[in-house]
Amino acid sequence: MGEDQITAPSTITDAALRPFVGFNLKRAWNVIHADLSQTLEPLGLRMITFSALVLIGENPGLSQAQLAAALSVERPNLVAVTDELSAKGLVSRNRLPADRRAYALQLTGTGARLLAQASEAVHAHEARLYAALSVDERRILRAALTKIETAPRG
Amino acid sequence: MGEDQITAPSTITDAALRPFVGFNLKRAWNVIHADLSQTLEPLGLRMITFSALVLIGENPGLSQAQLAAALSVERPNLVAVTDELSAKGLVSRNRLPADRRAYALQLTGTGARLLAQASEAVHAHEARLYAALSVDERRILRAALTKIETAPRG
DNA sequence: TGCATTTGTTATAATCTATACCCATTCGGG
DNA sequence: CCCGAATGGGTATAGATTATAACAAATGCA
Repeated sequence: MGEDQITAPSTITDAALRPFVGFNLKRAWNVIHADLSQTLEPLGLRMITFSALVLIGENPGLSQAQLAAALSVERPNLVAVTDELSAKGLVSRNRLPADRRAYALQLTGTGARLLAQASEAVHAHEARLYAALSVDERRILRAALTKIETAPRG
Repeated sequence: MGEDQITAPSTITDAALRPFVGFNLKRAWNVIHADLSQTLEPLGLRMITFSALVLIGENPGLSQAQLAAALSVERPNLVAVTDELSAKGLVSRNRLPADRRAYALQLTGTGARLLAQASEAVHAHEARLYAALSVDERRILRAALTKIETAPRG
C-alpha cells in the first residue's frame, strides 16, 4: 500500500498534441523553414529577400509601402530588406517623378538572373520536400491552406 | 519613341508566390498563430506553455530534458517555460529520488483544471478556424502535414 | 493656404531561437 | 573503487524576427 515511487516515463508521447491541426502545421512549417533557408543560403538570400525579389519581378516599379503590404511586413522592417537587396545590386531604387516620396523598385539584370536561379532552387526544394504527396494531396493541401488563411478570425 | 514614364503599379499581385506550397503554409501559420495566441491570452498561456501543459498532463513525471525534446525546444529555452508554469502553480517540480539531477514535472490540481479549460478553448479555436474544411479535407491536410514533417531533408 | 495623410526611415522593444559554458550528479570502464 | 565522460538543469549571450512610436519630406484635399 506504499506510495508509488516517482520515476520519469521511459518514452514520451505526442498523442495529445497531434489531434490539433495547428500543432502539425507548425511542425511542418519548421521543416519547410529550415530546408528552405538552407536552400537559399548559398545564393545569399533569405526567405524574406527571396519573396521580395519575386514580388518586385512580378510588379516592377512598386513602392516599398506596396511591397511591405504584399509581404505582410511592417514598413520599418522592410527597410533592411531593400537596403540589403540594393547593396547587393539586385534591386534598383529610383524616386518616382510623380511622387518624390516613393521609390520605384525594379530588378537589375543581376537581380533577375539571381531570381531565376533561386526560383529553380526553390522549386527543387519543394519537389523534394513534397515528393511523398500525390497530385490530389497537393491540390487539397493548397486549397485547405488558403481556406485557413481566409478563415474568420476570433 | 520616348522612354516609358516610371509609375507605381496600381495593384500588386501575389501570383508568382502562390504556386509555392511553403508560401501558402506560412500565411496559414501566421493566421493560426495570431488566432491561437489570442485564444490563450485570457487564460494567461502562450503556445509554448499550453503545449508544455498538454505534454506534462500526458506524460506525468517526465523530466525537463524529455519535455524539451518533445517540444523541439533547446533546454535553455525551456527553463523560462517551466519557471513560468511553476510560478503560476500549474506544475510541480520534484527531484527524482532515483536521479537527483532531474525534475519530475507534474500538473497540480490548478494546472489540470486550467489545461482542461484551455484545451476546450483551443478546440473551439480550431473548430472556428477550420470550419470551411470538410472532413476529408481535414484528414488529407493532417496526412500531408505529417508527410512534410517526415520528408527527407536537403 | 493649411492640415491631415503617406513614404521612407530611425530608434527601440519584445519575442523566439540557438550556442557556449557552468555545476552537480550519474554512469561506465579499468 | 576511482576517474573521466556524459547527462540534467541552469546562466549568459547573441541573432533573427516582429511590432510600435516618432520624425522629416512630400503629397493631397478642403
